[in-house]
Amino acid sequence: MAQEPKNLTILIADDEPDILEIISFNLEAEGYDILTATNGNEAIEKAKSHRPALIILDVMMPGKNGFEVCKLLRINPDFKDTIIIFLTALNDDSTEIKGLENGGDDYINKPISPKVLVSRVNAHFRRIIRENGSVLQVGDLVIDREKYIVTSGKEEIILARKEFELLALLASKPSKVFLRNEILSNVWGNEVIVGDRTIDVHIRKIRQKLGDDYITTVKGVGYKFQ
Amino acid sequence: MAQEPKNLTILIADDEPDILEIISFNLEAEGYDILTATNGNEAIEKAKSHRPALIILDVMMPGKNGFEVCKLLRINPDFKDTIIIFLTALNDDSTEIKGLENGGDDYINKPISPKVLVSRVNAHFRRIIRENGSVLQVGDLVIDREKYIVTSGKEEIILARKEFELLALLASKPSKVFLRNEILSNVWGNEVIVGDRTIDVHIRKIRQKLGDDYITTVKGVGYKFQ
DNA sequence: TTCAATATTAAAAAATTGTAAACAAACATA
DNA sequence: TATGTTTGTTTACAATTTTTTAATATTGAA
Repeated sequence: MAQEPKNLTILIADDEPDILEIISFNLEAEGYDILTATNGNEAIEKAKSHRPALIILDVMMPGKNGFEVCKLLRINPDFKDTIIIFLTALNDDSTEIKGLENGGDDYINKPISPKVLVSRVNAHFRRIIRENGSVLQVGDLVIDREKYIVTSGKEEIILARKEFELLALLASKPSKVFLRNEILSNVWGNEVIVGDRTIDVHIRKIRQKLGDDYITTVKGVGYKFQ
Repeated sequence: MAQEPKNLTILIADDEPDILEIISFNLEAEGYDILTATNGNEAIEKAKSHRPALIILDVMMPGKNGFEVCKLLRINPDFKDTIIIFLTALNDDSTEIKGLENGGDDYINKPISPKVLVSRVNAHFRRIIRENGSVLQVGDLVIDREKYIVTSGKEEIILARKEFELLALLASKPSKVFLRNEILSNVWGNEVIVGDRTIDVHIRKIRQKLGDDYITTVKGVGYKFQ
């Protein structure tokens, strides 16, 4: 059971300390980083400040209930990739349906087996890994994010770290236009401040190595791959 | 309950004809296209030939069981985005865990309320739409905000940023008349001050590229789409 | 018909990106 | 440690595209 750290954060919101503890314990043992909240407003706050990958929400909580928390978070596009699981003792179909219709990704009834909960959480993350596998293949380009290698046909192309990360970001969603802001926060991080032309220069270096056809400029907006 | 077609195909595999029928009926009423199979091998065949977006698998079936079907499909990267839901009367935790660990995205116990099943299926698709951003489709025009692409039929139309945003605004509520003020505050923002003719010029450029039929002038009021 | 509102056009202005070169920092090697 | 090499960033300017303005023509509702 002692697991390697996964570097994935889960926020658990429930007003019953016992539940909070048992779930925390089990998910921690699985290698997740855990945050907790005991009411709706605290959950929203911690969600915004820590950006967890998954949130487990009790439906009945003081202040804002789980459904309200979910709705408020879903309005913000920053949480569009966040998995939200409802957890509740309200064991009837119409509540479950309401939860799923309010933007929940899963709904689990109490009392719950910790093993099943862990298993469901794992399944959600497995899906994400499955969908964005570490090897990206677009046309004759193969981008291996684990090995940091890009090959075109049989030829291996050497990219420096920033070049690679920039390419990998753009290639992670082909055709999607990445705004300069998005590129900066993903490749450089939110604290780092770099000059205006830095992105352009890196784009140019990638184009020099791969050819001009892969990355398209959308003037005034950003760059896209393919 | 009578729904518009969603152009999403669901494959249902179960050896009990009654179950097959009740699930098919409910999902069809929701607007999904339904395929059925009564054993594991048939399920694999139909999955490969029709590429459904979601597969509901009974665990206990003649020939290959649901877990085996799932494992075989998951080997093939073509099915990495396919949602697989297990459905079974084997109502114990260890089977559920096994199902999720074998590549299932969800696990539902029989007997099941058709409404809950439909709701879970919808939730999976809603998540995909949420993550991939949705496209605006009006007549033969497709406006993809994320990709910054407008297509008319098969032809891609290149629009500059302001043109794109203006069109996207008008198309977001077809036949609503947008006042010049509304257009200014949405596309230009409230601080920016631009001359009176700026909007007209942009409208004209869009008309040049799309044709005169999409945007109508309502003299003295504003512009509307379609 | 009148006349303010809109269309159209061309040209100016502004914004954005491309590029080369210089520099600094990190890394590798002898 | 000294030296050379690679990587990352900045700067300055050119090239390009987008956006706005301004000037004139046309439209359509009162």
